Amino acid sequence: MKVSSKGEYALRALLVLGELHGKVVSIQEISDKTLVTVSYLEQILLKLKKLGYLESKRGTNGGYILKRETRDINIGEVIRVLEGPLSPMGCASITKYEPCQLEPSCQLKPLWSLVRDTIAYVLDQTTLEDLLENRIALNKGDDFLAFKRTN
Amino acid sequence: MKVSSKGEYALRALLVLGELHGKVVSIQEISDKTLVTVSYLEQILLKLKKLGYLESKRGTNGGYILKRETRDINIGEVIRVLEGPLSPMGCASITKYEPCQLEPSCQLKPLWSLVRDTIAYVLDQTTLEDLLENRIALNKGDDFLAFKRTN
DNA sequence: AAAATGTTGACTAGAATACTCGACTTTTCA
DNA sequence: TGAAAAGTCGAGTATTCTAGTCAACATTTT
Repeated sequence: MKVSSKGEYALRALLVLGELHGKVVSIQEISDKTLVTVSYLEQILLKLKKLGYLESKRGTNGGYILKRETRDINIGEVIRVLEGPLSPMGCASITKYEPCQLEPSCQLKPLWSLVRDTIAYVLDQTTLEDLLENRIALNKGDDFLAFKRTN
Repeated sequence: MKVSSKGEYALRALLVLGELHGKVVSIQEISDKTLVTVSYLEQILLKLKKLGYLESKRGTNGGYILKRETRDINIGEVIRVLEGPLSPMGCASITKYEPCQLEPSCQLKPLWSLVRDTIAYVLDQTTLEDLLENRIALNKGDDFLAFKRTN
């Protein structure tokens, strides 16, 4: 059930850019703060730009700048565009459903659907702003407190 | 955030064996019902046997038989042994924690921890019996009622 | 003895992951 | 005006993971 490095790194980069919202930040600086190599970040940042999250400026003192408001950047969406559906199985995916022969009577699909829903519930309710302010979904609803970690 | 075929197939096989609890079922029959090839099932069933979920009988009319009670087979546990931690990131894993340089001030870890907890919450509370009896919260409630188990 | 099973270990093709690299374009500024 | 500092783009690559296959063997039943 892993999330790939691309998704993780994209979020790291967005956090850096969100923290410096309004400023142009070079790939090098993002690299320093995220511990991701410059050449790998090139790929990821370019993709985020094409997806409309970032703007760029070339030349000396160039770099990337966050285009959207931090509260309008949805984490579930970022993960989906960078690494596909949140669902653990194609049969339970809403964004990219894949049929399965066993489906009519499958006893697993309800489970995968529930897992998908829980993951989507968490990630789709979380924004970049939430992460920046260390406000994760825990406080978003009382019925969610059941998940609170006891550490 | 995918689950691998091994985990899925293992659960399919366990469902077949759970449905016929007490009977010896050949790999061939399990293959027919799960749509998984015999040779791949060999691997998976053997592993499940070594993990204590199954017993086997060789020779004519041989096959596999469920060793534990269906209510004592925990789905989260099955997934973990067959494909590793539930956590989307090593930093948030409880069963296989991996350190990360960013950790002291990482703004993502709380999110990954929450995701881990929600997945674990669902899977660790579900047993093979639950799956066999279709006792999984189906309705995607407007809120998070989906988590409230009705039994 | 023959047939029907499970057991074991090795092997493999293909896909995905996690990058790297080089050549190019644009912008700034001395 | 030219050199340097950026982003852009396309291709390449090493490694790991996935999803199996396969052949030879061991055991049990009939």
